[in-house]
Amino acid sequence: MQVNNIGFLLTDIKRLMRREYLKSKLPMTPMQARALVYVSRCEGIRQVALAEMLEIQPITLARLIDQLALDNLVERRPDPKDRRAYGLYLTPEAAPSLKEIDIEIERVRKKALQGLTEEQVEAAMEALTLMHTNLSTDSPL
Amino acid sequence: MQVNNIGFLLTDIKRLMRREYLKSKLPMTPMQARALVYVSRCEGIRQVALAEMLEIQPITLARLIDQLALDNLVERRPDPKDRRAYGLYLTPEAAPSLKEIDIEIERVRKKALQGLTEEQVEAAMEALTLMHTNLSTDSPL
DNA sequence: GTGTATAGTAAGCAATGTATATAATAATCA
DNA sequence: TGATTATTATATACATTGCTTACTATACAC
Repeated sequence: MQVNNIGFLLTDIKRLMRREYLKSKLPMTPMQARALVYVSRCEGIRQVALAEMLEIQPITLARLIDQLALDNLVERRPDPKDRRAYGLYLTPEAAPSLKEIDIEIERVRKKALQGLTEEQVEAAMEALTLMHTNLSTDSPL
Repeated sequence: MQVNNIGFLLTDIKRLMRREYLKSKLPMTPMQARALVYVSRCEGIRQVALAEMLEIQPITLARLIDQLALDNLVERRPDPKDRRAYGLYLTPEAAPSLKEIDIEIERVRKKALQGLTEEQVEAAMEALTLMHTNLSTDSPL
């Protein structure tokens, strides 16, 4: 029941990073920005696949894509081989937004990691990646 | 613009830990549980002070306390020296809940940290604590 | 062909957080 | 003292992220 709990710490950092991001006044929310980044890395991906990558429900992703489509940053193109499915593609307008997001992510990252050595960052990433894996698997415990 | 971003990773882990916690079917939400734990560690604390510890707005905390008070786990006692303020205290009924929360936190922690060495956990805690400090201070950058 | 699985969406809701405003009280200072 | 300012808690209204459940349309498998 210590207050210096790793879950509490993670929760706080996540909130603080979001707060920091919001100072940027970028028009897209953090998760929208993230979805946009992922689309740019996997153009043509289907919504189910992207939802799985982000580990959120398809409907949750659908809403993010709705917004990005409304803002004319992402386009749903019908899949020629499966009439149920869409491929997600960037619009030409997406490029500047992606650049701004990139800069903003880097700014927040720098602020968060100020004063940490490269080794410390590496160690943290390694530990966090393991935690992610542990929590993703549906083992008991 | 890498997808293996520390912010993304933190976001995911936090979501996965929440999901894991929710499997417990404990009647209080994660933040309610956390607030209860903090009250147990600082009985008599005022709401502003607790909100500051949790780094959330006073109104956000007020709602958490409302719920805990409704569930008869926390009591607002008028501060004898300041008629605007309340001290937060556990009710007698809180003890069993705290025990359950403790067990649940430990379960999630174990699942998340499975396979990590003590050194890895230490390193992660150290890095995360530094990040927390960096993000809490209102420096520019 | 019939039954089952999959892709996407709709509706409705919950948790967490915010900004802004207000009431009551306390503290400061002229 | 009395006026101004600050602090404590709360009300209202809202946004974001996430969920469950249910539905339509299409694909696949037997």
